[in-house]
Amino acid sequence: MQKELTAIQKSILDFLIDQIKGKGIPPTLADVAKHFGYKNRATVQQHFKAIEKKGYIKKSPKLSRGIELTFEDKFFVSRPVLGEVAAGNPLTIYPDAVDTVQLPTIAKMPKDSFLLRVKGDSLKDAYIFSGDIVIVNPNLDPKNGQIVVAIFDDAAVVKRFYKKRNEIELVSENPEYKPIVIDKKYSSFKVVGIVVGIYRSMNKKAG
Amino acid sequence: MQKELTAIQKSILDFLIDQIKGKGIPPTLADVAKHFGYKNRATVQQHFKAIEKKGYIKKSPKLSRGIELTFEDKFFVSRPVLGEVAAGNPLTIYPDAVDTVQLPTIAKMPKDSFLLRVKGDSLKDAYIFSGDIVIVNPNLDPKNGQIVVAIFDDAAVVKRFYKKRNEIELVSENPEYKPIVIDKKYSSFKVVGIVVGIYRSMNKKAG
DNA sequence: ATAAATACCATACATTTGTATGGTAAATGT
DNA sequence: ACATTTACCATACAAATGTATGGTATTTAT
Repeated sequence: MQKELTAIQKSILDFLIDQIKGKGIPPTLADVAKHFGYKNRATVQQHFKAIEKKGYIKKSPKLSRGIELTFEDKFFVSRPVLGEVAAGNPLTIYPDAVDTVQLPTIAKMPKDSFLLRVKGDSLKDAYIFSGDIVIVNPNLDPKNGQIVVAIFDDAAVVKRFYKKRNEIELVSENPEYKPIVIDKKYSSFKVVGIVVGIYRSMNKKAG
Repeated sequence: MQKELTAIQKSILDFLIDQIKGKGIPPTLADVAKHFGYKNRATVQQHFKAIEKKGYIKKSPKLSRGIELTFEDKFFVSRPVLGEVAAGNPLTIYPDAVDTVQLPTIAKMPKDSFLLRVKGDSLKDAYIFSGDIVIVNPNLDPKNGQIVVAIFDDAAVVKRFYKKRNEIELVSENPEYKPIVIDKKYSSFKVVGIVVGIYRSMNKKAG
């Protein structure tokens, strides 16, 4: 369907994505020209035309910054989903798997919150299912019973958090999965954040 | 910290949020003026100045559409919940907004959609539970198997929709509730909209 | 009672912005 | 080999845009 972009067109599209996702507003022709060192807006103008022709963006004529990403709608829109996280067995977070958009690692993200897509069904009884998007706030201290995202050994899980004397227990609601017990001294373990909400799109399942 | 906005300033800020979150790009002065019926961009200009002074937005001088929201984490938008709707037995929709929720912006609520809070557990098997917020789009035609909000006799339900010869069947996933069968000629029945997504806050339950 | 803030209007102006047109050179396709 | 696409340049222009300034009337503080 969609033709391949040339390397330069790709880099311009990447810049567009970066600006729209990161800065919040699309750049002007002049912005792009400046960024790539073009002495002329017309150059950018023609690149836009080419990229639009290949179906990657949509321009609103005469409208300043009137650039929309067309492929974006297939995914979850305004914010990038950082990766997938297991509710059952641990699963590696792979940043680029979920969204075509850049690769923000957790470290790079804004302090506020980020999104992860849940895989696995160990939280079935907490009403969180595979495919759901969980909204994670990394700036809250976990309390017993809360659902948290935790990383250990470069894998991530979503489970209920219980702090005990010398250890931390991560419990699934699903009895098929046994609790994970972590000694407090175990250094490669870290609570990434607390799940503050979930979102589920109904688009795909219906039918 | 932040001074109170006047009613008009608030409505302008709401419009800004709506545009930025919904359309993706901030409006121009002219856009705002047009929307509010102002004959002049300068009016908007002064409102922006006032809103910025109170700390709710940040403007980039000389930059078209150079408006940033300074307050919230960008993941949530405040949206009114129009009422409660039964997933089990019918329940009245309240005319006024009963509540507001912080909706995650990934939900990308179309302008024409609205929110309802679900009561009852007849959709348990569709993973929709009492207390969940459903996002309803009234401008889509229901297809068989989709979850819809329907009104009949001034009450509303959330159920799966099946169209048959001369009747429409509204089915719960929960076998405790029997399907509702409506004759097509029955006039006081209407499909309000299609459930396009659900959102659930985890704040209350955790502890 | 007086000052300040609010909520509009109008006009004017320099920039910014998108667009159109024409040109050159290299790479690519057929 | 010839046409097309790609990748830049330059100039020109109308419309969009942000900003500045000045004015009027109402509401809200002090």
